[in-house]
Amino acid sequence: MSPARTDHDSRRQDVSEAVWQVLAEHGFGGLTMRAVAAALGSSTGLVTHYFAGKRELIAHALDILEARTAQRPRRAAPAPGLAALRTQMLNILPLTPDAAAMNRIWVGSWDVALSDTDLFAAQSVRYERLRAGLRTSIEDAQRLGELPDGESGSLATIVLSFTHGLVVQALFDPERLPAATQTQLVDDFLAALTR
Amino acid sequence: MSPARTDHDSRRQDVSEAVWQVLAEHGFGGLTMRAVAAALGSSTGLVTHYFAGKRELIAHALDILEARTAQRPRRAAPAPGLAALRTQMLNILPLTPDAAAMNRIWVGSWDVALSDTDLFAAQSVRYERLRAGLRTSIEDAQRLGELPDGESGSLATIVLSFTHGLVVQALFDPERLPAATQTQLVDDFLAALTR
DNA sequence: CCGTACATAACAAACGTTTGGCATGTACGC
DNA sequence: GCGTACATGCCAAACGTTTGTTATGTACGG
Repeated sequence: MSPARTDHDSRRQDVSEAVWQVLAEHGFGGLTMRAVAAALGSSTGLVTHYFAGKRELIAHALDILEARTAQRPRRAAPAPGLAALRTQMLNILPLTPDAAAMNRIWVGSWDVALSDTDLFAAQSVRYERLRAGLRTSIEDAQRLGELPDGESGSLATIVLSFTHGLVVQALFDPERLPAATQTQLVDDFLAALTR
Repeated sequence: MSPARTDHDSRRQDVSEAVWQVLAEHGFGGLTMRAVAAALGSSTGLVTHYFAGKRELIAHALDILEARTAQRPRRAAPAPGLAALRTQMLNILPLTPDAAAMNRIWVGSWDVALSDTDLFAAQSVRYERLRAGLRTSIEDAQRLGELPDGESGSLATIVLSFTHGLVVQALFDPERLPAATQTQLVDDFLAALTR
């Protein structure tokens, strides 16, 4: 039980970073052990030392994805309810280059997730969690009279649908949908819901 | 230029079918020459005989995607305006197994499209076309007083965002979002827009 | 014959994974 | 305090497999 001479978690984080870098540049189709090792400037042995195999590597990549989504430099919710919901939506959208990279990876993960049972289940759970977060704000807003009553679950699905769909469009047409335009569309969308 | 003993175009179509089958089952990450040959029950030699390489194969796969999207069994628009818009949205959603397979492939293509300049451009154009179609119905609806006035382009983006986001959620949680529920969500969404 | 249609099979490259080994640290009986 | 024991970090190399591609061979209609 001797402690490591190097910080295991820290090194593992470095590998994560390399994985992130490869994904941002070449997508899941270009994610290979060797590419990660090259991005890290190390051998493939190092990579397998921290992640048993490619499967674990991919799973971990999706974990990072979720963690970064949750821990991103987000604007604080100015107030509970509708304002918080708006903030949550803006926190998902590719409004900055970093956020764009993250979303690019997220969208790319769908191909592999749809073909792998385990990843598929994990992805479903992630969506569930996302929806639950939105739902809380929606119910707050309904209680405050900012949103009309109605099944909050359905509304959460609608809001998440709109947001994710906007993510995809923004990724494929960044010039037509810069940050300001995305924000405007969110406000238009929310205005339609409140009417 | 002697006529073949077998119909060239017909055989090529068979290969296309095999490509489709592989994509539906294993996604773009699982699209290989050998997988296509296996699905076709032939050798890889046959595949390369009709498609020079993997690149051509992928490009052709996206062509099929677009062709099938255009020629899919769609409901006729019951009336111009809002009803037509609703129909267009329903025609995109994975309401049937075939439509689900198509959307699954489409979503899967985004990973490769985001990493390839040519495919990226092609995808952008496709979105533009989709939006233009929605926009026509939206402007009709506005003229008929079924939708409030406003920039039809923005509205088209919002509608397409919602629709595509719903596609993704439905693919990852088909039990929670069966055809009837998807339709209901579309109606809820449209009701919010008309209010 | 000749060109098309395809199978067979080889090929190098790239892949994920495993292994052997060397270094370097801690742990502990002495 | 010191030497043995053992765990960890990591590399280099090799493994067997799968990949895309290409070469060669056979069958056959025109």
